[in-house]
Order: sequence, then structure tokens, then C-alpha cells
Amino acid sequence: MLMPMDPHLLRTFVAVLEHRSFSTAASVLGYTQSAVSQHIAALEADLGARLVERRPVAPTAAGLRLMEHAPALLLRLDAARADIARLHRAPDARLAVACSPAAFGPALARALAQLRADGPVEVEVHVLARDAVIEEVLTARADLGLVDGVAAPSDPLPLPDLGPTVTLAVAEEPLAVLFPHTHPLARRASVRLPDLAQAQWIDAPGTAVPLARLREVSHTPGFHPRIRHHGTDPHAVAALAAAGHGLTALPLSLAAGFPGTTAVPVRVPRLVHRTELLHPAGPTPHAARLAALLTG
Amino acid sequence: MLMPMDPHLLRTFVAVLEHRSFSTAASVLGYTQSAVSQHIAALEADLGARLVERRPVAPTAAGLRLMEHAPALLLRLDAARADIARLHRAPDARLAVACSPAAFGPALARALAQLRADGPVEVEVHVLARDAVIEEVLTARADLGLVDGVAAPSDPLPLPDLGPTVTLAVAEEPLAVLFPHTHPLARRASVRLPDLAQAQWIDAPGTAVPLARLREVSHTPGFHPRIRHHGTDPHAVAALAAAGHGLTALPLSLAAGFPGTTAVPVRVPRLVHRTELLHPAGPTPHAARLAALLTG
DNA sequence: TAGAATTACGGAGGACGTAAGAATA
DNA sequence: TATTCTTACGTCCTCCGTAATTCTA
Repeated sequence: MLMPMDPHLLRTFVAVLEHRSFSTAASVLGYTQSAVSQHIAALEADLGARLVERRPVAPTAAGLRLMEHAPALLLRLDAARADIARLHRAPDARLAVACSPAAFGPALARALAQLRADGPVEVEVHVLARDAVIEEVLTARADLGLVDGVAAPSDPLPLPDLGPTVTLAVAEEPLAVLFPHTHPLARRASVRLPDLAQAQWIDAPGTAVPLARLREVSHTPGFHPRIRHHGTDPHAVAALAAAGHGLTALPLSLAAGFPGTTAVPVRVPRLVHRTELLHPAGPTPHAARLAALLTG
Repeated sequence: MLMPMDPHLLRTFVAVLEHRSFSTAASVLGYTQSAVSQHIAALEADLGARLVERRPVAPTAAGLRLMEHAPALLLRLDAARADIARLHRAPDARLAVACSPAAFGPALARALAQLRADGPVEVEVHVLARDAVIEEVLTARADLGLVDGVAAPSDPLPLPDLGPTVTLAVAEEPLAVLFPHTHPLARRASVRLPDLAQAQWIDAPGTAVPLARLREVSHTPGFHPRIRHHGTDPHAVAALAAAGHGLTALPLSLAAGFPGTTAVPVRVPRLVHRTELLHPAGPTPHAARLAALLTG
């Protein structure tokens, strides 16, 4: 155990690299340019290494390394504060649920209906990209989160550094690939993922299964993006698929409902689309109740 | 993203709770009592909650929550610093390997022999408890780590928050329970873990499979400790087992060699004893070579 | 040469030590 | 009453803003 590395400095470091500029980072953080310059200089002096190249602003090798730690560190700092703040917060009539797009479905709707039948609750659902869901739960902006992903049957999802947060399995269902009707493989009863590695794919990491994850679980390189989608709307991604822009992987039940497309289950490798629930170590009563409803 | 929570404060917070005393924490950290008192007061003011009860010193509920974050946070801070320091460190003739007791075995010895056959290397092996191995690797005190644990076949070990550290599977072998020769179950060809939940167990979390983990993987409460062992020597634990102090779980190949005991493989649930290798994102040449030798 | 980062410098605030004051076992 | 934590207070040092300077696209 050595020395400081002040979170303030880390925060401005991250902001500088995010905005690729000292001055805009400064205005975002409410500092002067000068202060930001001093922050970076202090970090570099402390670590004994240049972290960012200037004009243009870009991370050095050491800076990239630090970027593998700093955001997680800052998030966990906020998570710690949030965990403690939760203890003294009066139990609320409000329930905020954060949810990744493919984790939102009839099961959640039903569970929420049942929750409201029990008594008056003000429910708020935020549909967000997966990392954002995790962040919302950790920082207590959401009382409960639902995330989805691909894994081997009954395996947990590989989630990053959740600290004392509780994760529970909610559902597993087949994984499907969404083809346009006209696609030669659309008539198949099932597909093998490695066979599709060289196909054209839609990169929609906020909505569908990220392509990097497909590479990982299929143990196959490939799955190259042809078009990139930013957003959290499965319909939009399905529309791209229908128009032939590329393939995308979704849970079967969700994938089955889109016009112009055919959802074909993945048979090899043996995978499932899994939904998991996240809640803090000390959940609100409503969150605990909803968790119970969702996990049966 | 809110505010500070200075790592210095977190560090003294952890030290205070570790030593259950402001004054000894102060002397350990090289502060005055007064400074420690001010640190705790500052943290409590910042978080708006009392964190430690005084006289006697003990964590409050909020303090316990913070303790779920603070050590991990401080470790990761050191890991970040170490990751960057590694970049500018000249490749060394030395190779430091950290290794949990049950992960040390003939495979490692053979791999090290092969490594030394390639050229002159100064090898250093540290046998430590599992958490300590992780800490050594993250803070670059070791170039490479080996940890062991229990998991379902081909599942990864559940390791805490490793950041960008790489983990690779090294070996899987049957899990065994070590019985004294005289034990009625010692003649069995295999055992079911849930049947042993009410037996007397040796708690040797630094050496054998921790009892909490047995509860987890067997989905059975029980596995109560009768005697506790601190240390990293499998022989000592085996001697306790031979003397009838309780049972312990070890990898079969290791468990098979102890006098006065019989190692019986675990058949239910379907589990393996797994060894995994840890190394930093930027390993030293020797570490990379050893990793290649160990993973084939 | 203009935009952008660094350096110089000064004031406000923070951090830690000394020392005196409360609190509890 | 002795030990242990807290509070008061002074000093030093750090942090950030203003402003002048240097750098580079």
C-alpha cells in the first residue's frame, strides 16, 4: 500500500480523455484550463509516466492502462457512497427499475402489475444499455436492475465488478439469430453460430448481443460489424435486419415478433439468453418484493 | 458522480477497523491519534453517517457497508499504479510466482524446470492464501499467480474484481474429501457432498477449500468448522484430518498422498478442483513463457 | 497567428501535529 | 483514574484561479 492518486485527479483524467481536450474537460468539470493542466501534471508526476499526449490529446500506453482502472474506480467510489446513503433513506413509495432492452419483456410487465396490485407504487422503468443499467443500480439511481446476456445454460453472466450487489437469475430462453425473410438460412430450424462468423452483422451493443461476446462464446473470430446502431430499441435493430443490413442475436421470444424477419434458434454452441436481476445488498421493500416476484 | 472520499481517509478507516483502535491505527500508519480521529470524523461528515462506534471501536451498519468497498478500492488503486509502473520496468532476470497451496504441484515444478532449461532465470515461489496471491499479482509483487478453487466442470473460478488481469485455466481434476483411515466412509469409492454437510469440518480457508464455498457449491447449509487452521501447509491440515479433527476438501492428486488418511472423490454434485493462472495485462517475458508452458 | 496547454504566482482552505479537554471502562 | 478518543488552535502545504508565457497546428 503506497500513496494517494486522488479521485479528483482521476476524474479529470477520465474527462480529458473522454473529450480529448483539456479545455472542454475543464468547463465540463467546472475548473479552469489551468487546473486541469495541473491535475494531469500531478498525476503524471505521481505515477512517473506521461499519461496523455497533447495536441492532439490522446492517451499514451500508460494512459490506456490507467483508463482500464479509473472509470471502474470512480464508479465504485460512487457505489460505496450510494450504499451508505441508502441505509438512511426513508423507504420510498417510488420504485425505479433499470432494464436493458432485451431484458424488458412480458415477465417484467406481469411482475410489475402484480406489484401494483399489492398496493400503491409509483413505478419508473428506464431502458438503458447494459453498462448503464449496472451503473444506475450501483449508484442507487435505480432500486433494481435487469440485465441480459448470453451464457452457457445455467452459467451466470460475466458481469464486471459489482461489489456487494446481489445477482439473481430471472430467466433463460433460447438464443436466436434474426434473419431477413429472404435470407437463405431463414428457413432453417436452427443454426450453428460458428457458421455465421463470416456473415455481415449489425453492431448494436446497447440492444442486441454485442459482437465481441458472440466471438467469445462461439470461440470463433469474425462477426464483423457492417453497420453500427446506438440506441436501446430492438425494433430499430430488427428493422435494420429486415432491410438486409446484417444479422443480430436476440432472445428467441423477442426476436420472433418482428415483421420482415425470421428468428432462428442457435443450436451450436449450446447457449442460452439469460436475464439476471441486480439489486443492492440492502434493497428497498418494493425492490425486494419485485425481485421475489421475478425469481418466483 | 459526486465528490471525494479521499483514499487516505479510506485507508485509515480500514486500519481503524482492522485494529479496533484509533491509536494503534495511528501508529501503524505513522499518524498521530488526533489525525486518525479527524480522518474518521471527516469521512463520517462526508457520508453523513456514523461509521464506527467508539469504546469499544466497532463498525456501525454503515461502516460495514463501507468495508465492503474500501479494501477493494484501495487494492485496485494499488493495482492501477502497479500496472503503470510495470510498463517502464526493465525486463528482469527474476520471476516471482505467487501460488495458493493446493495450486502448487508437480505441474508447476515441471513447467519451472522447463523454463530454467531455456536459459538462466532466478525463480522465486511464494505460497500464500488465495486472496494474498491475487493481491501479489495485482500489485506486481508477483509476475504470475496460480490460484485454485472448486467449480462446475469447465466453469471459471469466481474471482473478485481483477480488472484487466488475465485469467487462464491450467488444470481441472477431481475434488476429494480427506477422511481419517478409521472413518466409516473412508472405504467408499466416492461421496456425495450434501451427505457430509453435518459432519465435522476443518476450517482451513488458506489451504483447503473454504467451508463457505462448500456450502455454496453443494447448495446445502452446514459444513460447520470444528477447528480452525491458519497457514498454507496442506500437510498440517492433512495431519489434523488424520487425527480425526474433521474433514477437509482438496484436489484428489494432492489429497492422495497423506499418511493416516484416505482421499475419496466427490461425485455429487459434479464438481472439479480447478487451477487458474493470473497474470497482468502486460506480463514479463518469463511470465508469458511460463504461462504458455502451464496452459500447454 | 490563433487556439490550446503550461508556468508563475498569490490567496483561501485543508491537513496534520501539539496540547488541552471530555468520556468511558 | 487511566486510557482512549475529541476538540482547539497554529502552521505548513496544497489547491485552484488569474494572468502571463510557450507551444504547435
